[in-house]
Amino acid sequence: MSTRSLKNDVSGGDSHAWAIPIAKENLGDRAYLALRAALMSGQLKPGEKLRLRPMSKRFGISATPMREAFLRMVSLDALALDARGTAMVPELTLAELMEIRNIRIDLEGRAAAAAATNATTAQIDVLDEMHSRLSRAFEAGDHAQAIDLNTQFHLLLCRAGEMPILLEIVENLWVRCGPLLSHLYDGGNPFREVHPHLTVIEGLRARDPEATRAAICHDIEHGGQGLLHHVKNADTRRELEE
Amino acid sequence: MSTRSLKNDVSGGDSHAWAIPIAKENLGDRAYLALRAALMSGQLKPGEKLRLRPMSKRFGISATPMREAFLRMVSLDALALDARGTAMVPELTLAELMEIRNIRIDLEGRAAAAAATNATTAQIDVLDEMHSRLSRAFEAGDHAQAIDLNTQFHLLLCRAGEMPILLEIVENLWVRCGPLLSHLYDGGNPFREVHPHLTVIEGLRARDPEATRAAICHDIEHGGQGLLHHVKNADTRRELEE
DNA sequence: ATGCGTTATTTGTTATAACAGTGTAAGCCG
DNA sequence: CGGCTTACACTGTTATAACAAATAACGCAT
Repeated sequence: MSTRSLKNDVSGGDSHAWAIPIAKENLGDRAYLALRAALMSGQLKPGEKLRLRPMSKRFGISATPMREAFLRMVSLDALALDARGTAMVPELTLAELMEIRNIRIDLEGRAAAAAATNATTAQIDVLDEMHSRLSRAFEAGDHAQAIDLNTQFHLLLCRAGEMPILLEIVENLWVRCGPLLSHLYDGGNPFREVHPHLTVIEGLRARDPEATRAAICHDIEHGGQGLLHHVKNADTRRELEE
Repeated sequence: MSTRSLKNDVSGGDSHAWAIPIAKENLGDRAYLALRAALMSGQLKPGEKLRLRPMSKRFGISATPMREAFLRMVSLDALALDARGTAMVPELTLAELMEIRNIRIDLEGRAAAAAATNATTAQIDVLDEMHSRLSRAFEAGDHAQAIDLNTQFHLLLCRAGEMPILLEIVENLWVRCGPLLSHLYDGGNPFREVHPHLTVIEGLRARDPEATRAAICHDIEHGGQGLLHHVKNADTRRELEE
């Protein structure tokens, strides 16, 4: 998702349809995407400070586009600014995390229901295989990859709902949670019975919107307990420090 | 809502609680807020181009903070960039408008239900008076003010739900719709029976979350028909031009 | 009058320098 | 050795200049 629209509106019977405009990405765009990826993959820890000039040097760009990227992250609340203006990875509170969970229940639920109608069987197959890999990674103790695959699963399901605005909102919520996701499985596998993802796939195959929605909502509601416990501990620890 | 956190964490029994830190707003922040207000109050029309240097001259600032403000709006999809990189007010398609409506049903619905539990009677009174003024403005033919009061009503209701993350998402959706809102009452008053806002207020007073949610959802679903018709016409007109 | 080529202006982009703070560390005096 | 002051280094912020690309304007030739 780049900033630029790059409408290649080659309308009608254009015999030069192969002449796709070259995507010229801004330095700011690239830095933004790199930051976003770093956040989503858990390479930035809550509370970590990102200084303007040092970071721009690491990227090999000047301060202006670097600042651009920071401010874009800030306006999505994926980064915050301290009193001095220094960018830092925000520490989610318990209240914020639960609010995000509730919003995700609404939005991912709606997307899942839409996906039950829209999704191609190819997409469903990809989701299916994705969960298989997630399951295997988890069993093998590779939590990092399991976490990544879980994120992919949710976002791909949303994408299948074909609601681009909703998708972007949900993606941003996931970015905000990125720095915490490494603790997703802190309490082990939260699902003793059948994994909700499997119920989701069943629902999709049956083209049953309500079953699909219910399944993903159940997953969201009960799957994030590792996060909740971790943040609850962090919250109380912070209170004690005061 | 400024960028800076300005953590005023005067904790415990601070006798100097009156010493609020002076809000030193950035030039970029100010430009951003001005753009946002202009968008929300319908002073910018869809398709309108906002050029960097001319606009920065009007604001009396240099290009750097002006660009900052533009890019922040872009990352909220409240502005778009054309192939050249020029900022412009996006033209919402019918599909986008309906998607926004559906998301608002979910989120404003949730906020309204929470408000039924949380809202103070003072807040409910403000909402009540706000709708009275809206009603009078509409009867008097002052559609511009009626539209503004309608926006205020929805956002205040959301605010009463005490879900800050949700509130920000909803606010951004409203900003995106700002340039269209002038057509809200193009088809006249869409409510022949009792206005849903009144049902909302009843629900709040009765502390009934489900009734409140149902009322605001009904309002969202049926209140935006003027917008839908207008965009539908604009869409077909655009198709004909191709 | 119309189409084409050239120039001039304006566009967004990026780097850099100047600025005003703020924190930090060193140095000096007691 | 401890506390104060002074310098220095580094912070974000903003304006400006240089750049390349794209549009607009103009003049010329047909």
